[in-house]
Amino acid sequence: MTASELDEIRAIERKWQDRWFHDKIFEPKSTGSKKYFLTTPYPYTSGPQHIGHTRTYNVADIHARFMRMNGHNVLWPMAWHITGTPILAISSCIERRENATIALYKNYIRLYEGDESRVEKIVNSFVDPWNIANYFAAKIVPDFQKMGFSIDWSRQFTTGDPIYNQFIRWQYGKLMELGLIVRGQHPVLFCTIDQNAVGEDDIAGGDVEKISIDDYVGIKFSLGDAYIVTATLRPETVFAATNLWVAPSATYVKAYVDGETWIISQQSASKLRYQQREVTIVEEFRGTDLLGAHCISPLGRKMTILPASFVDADHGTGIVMSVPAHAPYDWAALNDLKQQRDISADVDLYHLGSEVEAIQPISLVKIDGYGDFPAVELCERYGVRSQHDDKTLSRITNLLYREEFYTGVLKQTAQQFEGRLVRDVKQDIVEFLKGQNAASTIYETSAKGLCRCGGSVVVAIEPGQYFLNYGDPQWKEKAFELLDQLKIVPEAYRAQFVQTFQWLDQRPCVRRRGLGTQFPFSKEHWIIEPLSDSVIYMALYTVIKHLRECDPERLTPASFDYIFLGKGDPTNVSQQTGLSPAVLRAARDEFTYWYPNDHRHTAVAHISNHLSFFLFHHAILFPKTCWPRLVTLNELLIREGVKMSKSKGNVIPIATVPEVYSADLVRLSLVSIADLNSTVDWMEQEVEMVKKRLLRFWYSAKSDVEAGRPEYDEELSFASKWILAATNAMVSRASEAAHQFSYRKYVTEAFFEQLNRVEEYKSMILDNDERRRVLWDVTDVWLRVLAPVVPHIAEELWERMQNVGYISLAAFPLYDNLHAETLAQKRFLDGVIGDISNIQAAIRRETESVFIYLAAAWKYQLYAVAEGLDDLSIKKIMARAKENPDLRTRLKEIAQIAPGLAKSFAHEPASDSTLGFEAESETLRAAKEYLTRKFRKRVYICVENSETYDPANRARRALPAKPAIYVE
RNA sequence: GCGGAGGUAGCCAAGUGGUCAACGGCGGUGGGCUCAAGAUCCACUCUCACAGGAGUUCGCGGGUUCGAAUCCCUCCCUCCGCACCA
Repeated sequence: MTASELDEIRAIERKWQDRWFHDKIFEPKSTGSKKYFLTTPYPYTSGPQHIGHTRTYNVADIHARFMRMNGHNVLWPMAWHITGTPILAISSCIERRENATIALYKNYIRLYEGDESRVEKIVNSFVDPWNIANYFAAKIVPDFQKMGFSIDWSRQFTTGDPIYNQFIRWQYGKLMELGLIVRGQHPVLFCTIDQNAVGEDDIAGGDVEKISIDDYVGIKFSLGDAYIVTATLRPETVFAATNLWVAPSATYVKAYVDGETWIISQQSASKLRYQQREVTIVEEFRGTDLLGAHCISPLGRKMTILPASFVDADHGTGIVMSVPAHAPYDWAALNDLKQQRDISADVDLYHLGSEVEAIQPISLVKIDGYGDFPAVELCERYGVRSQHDDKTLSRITNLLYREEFYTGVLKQTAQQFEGRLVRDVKQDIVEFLKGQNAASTIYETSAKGLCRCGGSVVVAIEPGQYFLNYGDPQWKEKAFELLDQLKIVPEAYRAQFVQTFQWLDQRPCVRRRGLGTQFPFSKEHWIIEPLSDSVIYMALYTVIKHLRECDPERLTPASFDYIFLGKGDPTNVSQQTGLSPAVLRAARDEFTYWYPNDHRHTAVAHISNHLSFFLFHHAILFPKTCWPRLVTLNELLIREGVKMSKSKGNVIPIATVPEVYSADLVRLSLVSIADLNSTVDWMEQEVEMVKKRLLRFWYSAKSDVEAGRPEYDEELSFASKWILAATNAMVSRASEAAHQFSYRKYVTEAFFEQLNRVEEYKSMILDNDERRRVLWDVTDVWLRVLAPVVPHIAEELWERMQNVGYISLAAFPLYDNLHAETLAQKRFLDGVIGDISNIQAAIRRETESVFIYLAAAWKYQLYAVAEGLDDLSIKKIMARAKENPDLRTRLKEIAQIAPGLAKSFAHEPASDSTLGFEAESETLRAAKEYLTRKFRKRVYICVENSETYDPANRARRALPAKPAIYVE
């Protein structure tokens, strides 16, 4: 956008941002009756904020400003989230001099620093993760200021501050007392080099392809004195297994695993060590050495071990149970073998030929639309040629697995499990096999991954993991109670909360690594993880100013018990903690003033985690009076149809907004493009359109303001009465929209449509003094409605109108409902104008006069009569007409009008559609001059009667609210 | 599969029982302005009429109703969430 035309607006934005900041106008005092405590997520400080994040804050800011102008004492504070591993991961990438990361971060830093040597210096300082956290926390402040956000900056903290650590320890102490923290085993992703748990950010490409943990079932087949162990996600298929597959060229081992002898791949043996298993390798051999051996399945069936090249020794146990009827890979491999395909030179199969020939698929699962052997059908349908058709095979494997899991029913082959749904019976079969010591849980990653340090990512069992027990019935009950009284906008998202609340169960709450708060009940290194330390911090905002005066060491649980829960009294607590009673009392007072959190606004993506935890923790830790009142949500933002992401390089950092767009332009665009419950697609073309409108508004309003405010005492013309009435109605509709968080509607009403209306008014009005005076009054109201959305432009014009004080702090305009008649007159006039235009367009020839015929008096009488009827049948109308002396004589004409009348009154109440003869006549007379100018024709206003000039016999078409028209 | 959201003219998108042939925008066509382009303004943009009219439309198919884009049912399709990731 080459937008030098925006330069003036940009300068205005800087001016007002500086003034707001300098005068600290968004730092409320804790006094006054109508407090409004609004919170939004604290940003994670691993990089600059972009326009996607901004959507959420933008909605919050507009609402904060709206509430402020409506007399609320609004507090909207901000802090910084630094907990967790991402910042740590970036830091170690920079320490390792990884070029991609260094380049990315240099670009981030260049958003704020002009001097290349400084950029270099700063990026080098990032080897210390704290420098990353602090640098970006410091830069997001000016970023948000560049958007004009009305944030109270006096309450900042980070989640790594000693005060915060003490606060979180208090929280976890409470949870521990309540018995909501439990300990147990837990599988985690783990790096073999770092010897540590890894998160998404530690895995190379982890943000693109997510790696998860799968629970495989190891099924033991007897082979002499040992078990040959296959790993599968589908244990039920053991009933249809026909043989086993191994990778001939891979290395396998015989090993003692927890006291048993297992045959598994070498890689599997080393991975099992991470899963709390005792593994001692006895001997190593190649896959070929296993070929042709016969083992016994847990069901007592004898099976041959055969070669298959699709088998990956580094996945599961490196041994696969073959189920050709239901697993496409197995069928393809079996086929290859039968056709003597894909057999490497060192595999000698000639003596197995007859055994291979004899293997036939065994049917186990019945699904609709398939015969006995779905895998065979799918391989044929998709033209699978061999087990090397990896793409097709993995696709149809997924397809079939899903289908069989959710809808499949077991056949007789499954013996005692016959007739049951696969998804229901799966666990029972695992238990059944475990009962015979024929199965064992083995964890595996869903995909191969490398840690950024180069180590491979495996699954490890963490034996002493702490969990928050969201499954606790009492906790859940409380949480549901809170949810029941919580207001949610858009309300449609409530179901997702209910769903999340239902399935929330035990959740790990600490991790081995990361920045944050040390878990207080363990001497081991456990850090409370980011989603667990960010659920009640809203409370901290209210008291942070007082706590800063304290020695963090003294902020013991007893002090927080008093401040947040009112336990004890200041004197006592002061003696216990060494904090001054005055500070304690002040903190307690401020907390009770601001809490509860009246309104939390965030993105929909947070429902299933952060928001639910936020509600759970408030429900159990705080009394009902401190429970959150309202949660509002918005969907995400994409750009030109695609998701914004670092890797795609299509993010728009806020820092570039003042050069590329302008704050008010971005603010207006973000809300005008989509409602809260739909995705914003940031399209340059759309923004360009908004920009044009914004500039049109700016130039027009600026000149209206410059024109000044003349005294004007004359009777106002119809046009003026209308624009004042319409502006009043606009305020009412905008206000209603804001209360429903329909800010798209708000800007449609208050910006786009009002702009058109004002322009229309300018074309209607002639008298210069009247016009200037009315526009001045309209602008005064209009600016105050626009101020929440485009505050900078509004402030500037407000100042130019000689107002004292900030428009940001001015009162939202009042409105009334007294102008229905004027608005109805305008609708009537628009109808007439529409009709004239239609006719003129239809006849396509030059004309110089337009005749407008108001309906004859008796027609208005007829409408008045009809208005009184409940049942608008033609018959009824005719009957009434007969009773009326004035109408009785015109029954023939009435019979022609009646059907249309009945129809039109069925659409809307009669009183809305008819002004009456006097008002219509007055409206047309008042607008005559305007019509003349608009159509560049002579305009004659006539009444339907025998004397009037009516060469085309049009006048008889006239009806109330719809005059007849003739042009010539 | 479960839970949620949704399918509206060439595209994006508003509308959730009657003022709906359906707001708005983009794109397109014609015109004004201009030496010209850009910007801007006006008109048109489902089909047929060409004196304000008629017909057929809102994923498919049924139903309720005087009346359905809007309510109910069957089906088809798309997107989001389903956990330890902020």
